Amino acid sequence: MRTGTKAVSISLSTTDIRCAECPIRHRAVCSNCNEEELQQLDQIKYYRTYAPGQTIAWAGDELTFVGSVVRGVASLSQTMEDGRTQMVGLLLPSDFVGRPGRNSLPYDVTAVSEITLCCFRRKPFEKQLAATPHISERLLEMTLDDLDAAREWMLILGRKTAREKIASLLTIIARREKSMEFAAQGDAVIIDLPLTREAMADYLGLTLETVSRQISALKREGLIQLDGKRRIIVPDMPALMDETGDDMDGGMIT
Amino acid sequence: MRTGTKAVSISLSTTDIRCAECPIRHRAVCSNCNEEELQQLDQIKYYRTYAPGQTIAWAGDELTFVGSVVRGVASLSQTMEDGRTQMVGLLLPSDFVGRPGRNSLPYDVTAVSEITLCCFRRKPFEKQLAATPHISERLLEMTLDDLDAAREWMLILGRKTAREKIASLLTIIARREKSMEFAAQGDAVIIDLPLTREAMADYLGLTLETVSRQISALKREGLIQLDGKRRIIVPDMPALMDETGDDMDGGMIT
DNA sequence: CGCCATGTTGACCTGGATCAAGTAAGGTGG
DNA sequence: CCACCTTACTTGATCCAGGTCAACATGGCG
Repeated sequence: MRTGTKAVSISLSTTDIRCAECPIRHRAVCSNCNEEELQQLDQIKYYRTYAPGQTIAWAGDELTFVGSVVRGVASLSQTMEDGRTQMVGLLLPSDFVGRPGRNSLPYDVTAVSEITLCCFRRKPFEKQLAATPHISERLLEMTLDDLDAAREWMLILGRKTAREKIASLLTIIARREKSMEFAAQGDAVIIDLPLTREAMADYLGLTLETVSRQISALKREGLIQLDGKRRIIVPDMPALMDETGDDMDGGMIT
Repeated sequence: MRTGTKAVSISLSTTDIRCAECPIRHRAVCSNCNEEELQQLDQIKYYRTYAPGQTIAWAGDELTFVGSVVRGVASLSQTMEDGRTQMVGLLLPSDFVGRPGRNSLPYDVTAVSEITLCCFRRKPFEKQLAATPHISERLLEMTLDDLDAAREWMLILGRKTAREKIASLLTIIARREKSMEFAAQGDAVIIDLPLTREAMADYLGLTLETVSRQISALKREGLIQLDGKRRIIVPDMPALMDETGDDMDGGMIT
């Protein structure tokens, strides 16, 4: 299954960005850091950019850095010998990549779109982590959020129908892209899907044909409109959310 | 769906256990603590015991404590309005319950067997957490492990066949129960299943009938033997692991 | 003993997988 | 500017793993 990605291993060292001007400054693992702590991180950070489809790290291989997604989308996925693959994480800007304390990951990390990471060599980062509660507290919080997201995803994988899965995915992407601004009900929401049909299938535990058919069905019923292949317009977000199978009330996060 | 559990709300204050004699002392969230730190925890800890089937916390309801499983098994699960439920966590001794920084959980916590928790009221625990890197480091490590486990589980839910799911579950339980002592190949492994067929189905995203049929099939083929309903004997663990669909090589954790 | 919870097994059905043709939109080179 | 690929996507026909519905077995336990 390790095929297809013939892209040359680009890793452009992007023009350095000063932390203060960083677009993910307020959400990433460094978001609680003060000026002094940021300067320390600044000294060990560097940027890497990957082309779409390029592999950032193979499962089990050594990963010498950890870091944050600055721009673009990446996926974490697991593949069985016979090629069945399941996406287990979708990394959007500000998400953290890598595991302090381990020098490898048990899943493949792949660039979905062109992506830029703010990287730290693992050892120096671990040292900084141990010395800076602002970082470790934030990392714990982010990891707990990832765990909650993984568990919501488990319900989708284990118990939802194909249609509910698609509606759930669109809802999740919309929520993350728009940071939950669709409180303005009645307004159409535009989702720029960062995923191919195949990637959506790997996310949802479906085949790409089923994804395509369900999207067609939602379109036929007027719940969504397509603008090109990848842009989806949701005229009535609550109506789409009704199709996810979730109850809209319980589980208030306080 | 919130039916069935008519058990009276038992919460026996167990005879206090001194931390030094605690059976989960070396694996729980407190495992890195020194004597002094343990004494501080000792002052805010208390024990609670729940009967099998009893609900420890409902999704979305306030949960005033966090804690460790000392003895017994509990589950985390999510239920849809129409009753479909998916287990999203299985808590065995030493596992941590609850989420610092939030006063509710987005899933139900239910005692599977009789279970004893070592509880801390949330606020004092958070204070201790902030003051004690030994605790927060361990909690981060445990949360990262939970996240890896959740992601392995996602592959099971999304891509594995019913037979592979059952084999995976048995392998996971065996691994956790026996703490990986089955290196002694050729020896039979005895698994005392803490789960009913229905709970196994909720774990694996199957129906209980399918679970029952697959277990019968594995028995018929000699891969497992049953001793009563809940005790499973695996004469040849590697043979069972072959049925999980996992490759036995890659993903070495280093 | 009879009850109720748990588990097994059978017969049938169906949602989504599989297999197989298409279509549509870039991209490239002549 | 067009002919030709290639990659992404759509749609149809058929199949089958696992769900559903239903009957029955087993085994604690009052």
